[in-house]
Amino acid sequence: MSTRPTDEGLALSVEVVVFGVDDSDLKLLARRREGEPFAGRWALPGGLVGGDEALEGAARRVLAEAGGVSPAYLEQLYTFGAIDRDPRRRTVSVAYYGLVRLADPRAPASAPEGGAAWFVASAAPRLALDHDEIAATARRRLQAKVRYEPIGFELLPRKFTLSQLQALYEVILERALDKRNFRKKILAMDLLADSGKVEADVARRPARLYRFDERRYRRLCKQGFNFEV
Amino acid sequence: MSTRPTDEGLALSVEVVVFGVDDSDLKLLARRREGEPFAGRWALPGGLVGGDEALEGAARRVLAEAGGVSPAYLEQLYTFGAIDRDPRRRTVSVAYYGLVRLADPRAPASAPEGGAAWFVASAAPRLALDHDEIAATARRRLQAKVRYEPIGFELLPRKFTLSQLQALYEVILERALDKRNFRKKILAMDLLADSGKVEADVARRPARLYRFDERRYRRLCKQGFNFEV
DNA sequence: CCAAAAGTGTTCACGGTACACCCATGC
DNA sequence: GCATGGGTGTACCGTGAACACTTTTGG
Repeated sequence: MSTRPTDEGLALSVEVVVFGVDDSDLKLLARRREGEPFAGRWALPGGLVGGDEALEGAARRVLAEAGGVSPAYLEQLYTFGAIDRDPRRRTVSVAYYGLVRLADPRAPASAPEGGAAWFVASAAPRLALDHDEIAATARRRLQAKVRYEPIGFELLPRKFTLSQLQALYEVILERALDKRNFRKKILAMDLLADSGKVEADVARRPARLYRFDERRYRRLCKQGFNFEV
Repeated sequence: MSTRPTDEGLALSVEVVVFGVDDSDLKLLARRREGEPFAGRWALPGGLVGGDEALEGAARRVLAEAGGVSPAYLEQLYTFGAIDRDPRRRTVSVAYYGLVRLADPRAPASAPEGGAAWFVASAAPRLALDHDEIAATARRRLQAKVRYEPIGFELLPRKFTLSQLQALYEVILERALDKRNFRKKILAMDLLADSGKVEADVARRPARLYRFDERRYRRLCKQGFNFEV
């Protein structure tokens, strides 16, 4: 059936789509390619998988190399294996997507090193190879998953306001949400713990800061609770 | 970072979980392993990916080899790459899952050739390597996906009764559904075309036979319709 | 006429949605 | 005192869930 066996010239790599939210924009991380083909073009962080390296480990490694990024959430996305997706050599790529907190205590990683940069997701440059397709797949997945798993919190600071949370969902889902209904729904889930604190340094009434209570979430899940926004 | 490069000893394979529904049971296809390790043990159909072979193509090929199965639906599931999942050699497996129509015109493929056999999913033998984990992942995916995509129809004959459809969902979702509510909901979606025919050779009132109208489904999708059961 | 499954409506509870104003704060 | 977003409640509607009997057919 197959003429070439697996090993002859087949390479296995990982590519990672990292998202961050910058209060009003969904951003993604890209870096300039060093090697051929397409050296100098923007592409997703990625690289070959070591023979004794776990897949997710490889994903974390390439992120550490690309801008010192350490995602709060990381999940396997899809495996891209079209025969001619890399012109040089048959390459199968296991893609991951990850979420990072961009806005934490006034942005330490907002200027990543190593030739990497954040782009507004809807205005990013064209990426090399099939990386635009990978990024689009990741975006669809994020959009779907954020609605039924509480992963959105991984994009916010540990303490956040309900308005930040709403803005996050609006950015990801690409539609406006009703403020009262949103707050009612989120608070009714009983997943947020009031931190007792409020925003500082704002020229208006400061908002309450909440934390996502993961223990409570897990407990509710065991009782059949389903997150949904 | 990684010590061994990709090629040294890293193998890429596909494994396929094939489901069928036999009126009252969810079944899955397994075959006896020929090669070491675990020769003779039950395992999922699978095999190495050829250097010039598409991933999905490889999945279809191994199914053709394992019992001449040709799935009506086939989708990539997940990529399993734990370092020691195969004791002989580092192997990364791209898993697919597929759906076949078992009950078509009195079962042509119900006795698959090539050392393969159908097992009731909940009573299957232990599978070699991490194939039980792969099968469980596929089952969860099927259970989730069948609720928001009309893929269940790929498990039924082209023409089917509403009772067959309901039994299908009951088997996959592992819970009973209310007959009137089920029929109301399905028919309200306006996705089924009445074939004008009825069951034959049944010792009771024969039921209407419906077809899934895929054209109509696609049209509705463009208008924002979301399938859901 | 009996067995077996097909087919059919109504009621109720709940959750989603639409919608507008006062409040607290910093400047 | 003004600008800015924070914070709050109610009414309506549509969908999901519960629930039982008559009809049609073959044997």
